[in-house]
Amino acid sequence: MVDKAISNLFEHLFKMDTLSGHDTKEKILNVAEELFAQHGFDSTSMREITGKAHVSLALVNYHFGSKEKLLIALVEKHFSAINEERRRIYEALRRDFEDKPIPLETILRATIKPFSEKMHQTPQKIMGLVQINSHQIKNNPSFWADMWRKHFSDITEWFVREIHLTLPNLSEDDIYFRFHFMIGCMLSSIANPDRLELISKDKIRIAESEDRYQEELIRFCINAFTD
Amino acid sequence: MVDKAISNLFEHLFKMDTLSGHDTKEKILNVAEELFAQHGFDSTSMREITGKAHVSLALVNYHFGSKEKLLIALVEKHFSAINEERRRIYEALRRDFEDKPIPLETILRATIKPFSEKMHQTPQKIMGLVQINSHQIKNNPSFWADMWRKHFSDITEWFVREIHLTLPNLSEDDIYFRFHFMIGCMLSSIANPDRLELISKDKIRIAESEDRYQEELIRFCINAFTD
DNA sequence: GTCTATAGAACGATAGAC
DNA sequence: GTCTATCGTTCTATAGAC
Repeated sequence: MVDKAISNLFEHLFKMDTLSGHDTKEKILNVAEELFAQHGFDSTSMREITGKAHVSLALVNYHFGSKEKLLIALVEKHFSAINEERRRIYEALRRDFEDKPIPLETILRATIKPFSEKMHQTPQKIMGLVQINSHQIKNNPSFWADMWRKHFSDITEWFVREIHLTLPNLSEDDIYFRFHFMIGCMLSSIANPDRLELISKDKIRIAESEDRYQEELIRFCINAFTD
Repeated sequence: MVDKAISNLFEHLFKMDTLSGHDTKEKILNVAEELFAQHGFDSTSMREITGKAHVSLALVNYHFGSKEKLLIALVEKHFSAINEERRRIYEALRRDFEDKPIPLETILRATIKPFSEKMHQTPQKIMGLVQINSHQIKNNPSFWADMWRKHFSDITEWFVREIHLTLPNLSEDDIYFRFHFMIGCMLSSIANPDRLELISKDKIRIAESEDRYQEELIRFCINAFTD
């Protein structure tokens, strides 16, 4: 027990003392995010990351253990941030609406906005991180299942419960299917926004329509839930 | 001219004579498709491909020129097959409906089915091929634009024109946005069907709901186009 | 057309000095 | 915590025999 306390104390002092170390870790994380999103996981070498971050090659392994664990740290960082904001909004909504159903649009907005806004903050295509091609992660069949359970179970439960309250005519299965397609829609919108410019023959420019893009996505999903 | 004729003749005899060669090319294509889809482009080595195809490493370069060109050949093969079927259906529909608008559901079914059925034929997740991480392809900014213009321009034009006829209240931009999100939906549904099992906590099993999966996707899109 | 053998480059990881 | 140097591996691509 005393050992534990002393160890904690040292850990604390240690952390206080090495904000510069923290900066390096953060810098690697930021550069890796940009490069992974741009080129994908496998096409991004640790030499690229550390080169662009102006730190030595060895520091990825020192701070994260491996290239793969760096990726996982990165993905989880974003999942946490997005879902924490959702939880915050969800709780406020339930409080505000007491026992009444929350309007569909409000539910969808609360779910989509924390995601697509976070994505605009980090202008890189974050989905390069989620559509991962790493062998080891793919060969661990429970990786995504574990990730899902850790970060998204409660979000899903809230969403399904609230949609059920708001749209009692939809069966449970209906809601599952539509939530699934809606997520696909969100992911793909963020991962490949350029396609809209191709489809519209450059009549719509993403850069000039950022707000509209989000609003159209929300409207698309509102419709999709409404028979 | 005579040269050309002779050359064509030789080419013909050559092809007749080397069905085994054709088999090898096809075999490489099939194995590559499976592995690219499973592990992604960068994580699949030519050694893996040629090993599993029981041919020598050098044959990929002989038949396709490079690993990258093999991928492009593969992607284009599928694009062609899917879109040829769409064109066939589209033409028949326009003929059948004379000058009348085609019902929304019929338009969407004609667009979605050739895609999602093709995907079930090749059980591999074909989207591993489309969400490509290759440096060279990504660094060629016009690669996807060229691909799009070559394979999807006419499909898009037909779709936009018909939707406009059927749903005259939608603006041109509205149609572009929704077609864009719909494609995202289709791609993501095929790329990550497992997510539905996670969402539903295994209450819905993909293997047992293949037809329903497609029908729910179509319904989702019908709704999405209907305000 | 198909093979073996290998060149040449890039990668992830780690040991060891500071 | 950060660095340099390097090990061992694996990759794509190609040369050359058959």
